[in-house]
Amino acid sequence: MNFQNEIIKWYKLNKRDLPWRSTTDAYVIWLSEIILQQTRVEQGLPYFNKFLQHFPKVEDFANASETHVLKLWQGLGYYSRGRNMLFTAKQVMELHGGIFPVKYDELIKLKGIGEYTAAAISSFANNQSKAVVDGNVFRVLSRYFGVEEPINSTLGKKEFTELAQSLIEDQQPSLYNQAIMEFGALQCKPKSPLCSICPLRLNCFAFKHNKVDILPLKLKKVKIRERWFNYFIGVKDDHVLTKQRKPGDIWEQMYDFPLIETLDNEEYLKPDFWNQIKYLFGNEVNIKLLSQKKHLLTHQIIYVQFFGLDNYIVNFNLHAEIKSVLIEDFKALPHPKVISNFIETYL
DNA sequence: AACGCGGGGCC
DNA sequence: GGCCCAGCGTT
Repeated sequence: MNFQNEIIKWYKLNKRDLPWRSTTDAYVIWLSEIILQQTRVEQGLPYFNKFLQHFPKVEDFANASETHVLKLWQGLGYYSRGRNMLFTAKQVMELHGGIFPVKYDELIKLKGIGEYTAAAISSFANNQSKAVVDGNVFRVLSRYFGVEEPINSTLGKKEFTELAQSLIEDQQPSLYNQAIMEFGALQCKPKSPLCSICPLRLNCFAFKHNKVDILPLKLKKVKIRERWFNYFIGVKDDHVLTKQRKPGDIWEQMYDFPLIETLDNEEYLKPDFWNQIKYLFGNEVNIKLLSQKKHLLTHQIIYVQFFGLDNYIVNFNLHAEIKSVLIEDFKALPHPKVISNFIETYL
């Protein structure tokens, strides 16, 4: 039996029952695919259900506010996905009359839909013969066929894409694409793959050559940036000080507190730090350290300090980015995880 | 081609 | 602590 048939046979015996597999509605599949980008199924599943409940049709999504979308997305990360979905939902209403496209060439033009997602939607919703190439597929193909080109090199991406596309010819596209990804997720896992019970092990290059734990190859690692965030919590008459984060940095468009970012762990003890605080909150202001958190992200480590403000005055004309809003309204806004965690404990 | 973008789970 | 997860957009 060839590779594809083994994969499909394995899939029929071992597949999970996932909600987006029981539909060919391109909108629903799009919802699931965007949510699952760089996201584990278990983490994305509750968000998928929540979004489908709030926005049953693409029209409902298109009519939502960005704040509402980001609020529903809160906690999932990579928030540009949510913003791009709103943009694309509007596009689908305007350019496609509310009918979500199912052809690869149309899908690839939409914001937030790249090669993987266009292949996924077009194959699942339309049985178009486009091979998905995601992290699972890279791993399975690299190990089974012994492809040793790095998966994140230009040549590697080309090789894997061509190999994947050659394998899907003459297959049922939807079934085969689902199967190879599920096989990668459950059987041919990154760590501790289940080789001893794998039906493909006898013809697997990596198993034969004892390279399971080094394949696939990947070039270098991301450099992690360290940052120091000092947040200031001003509460007065059921209102709290807040600001919206600007483009060009993490958590774009989401809401946090007035912030002084420092360049290291010591700087907040120095006079300049106090000058900034007095500039923002007046000369009579007092601060009290409320909590410290080390917030770990893939590309950044953020050391966060929360200071409570006392006896403060804000000149809202001078500091137009800072707003004072009802605490209950503030809680309804979208916040990054480190902020929503703080809110739960302190507000 | 390289980089920025979240949060969580696993080893 | 490092790696990976149904990747994509920007520069």
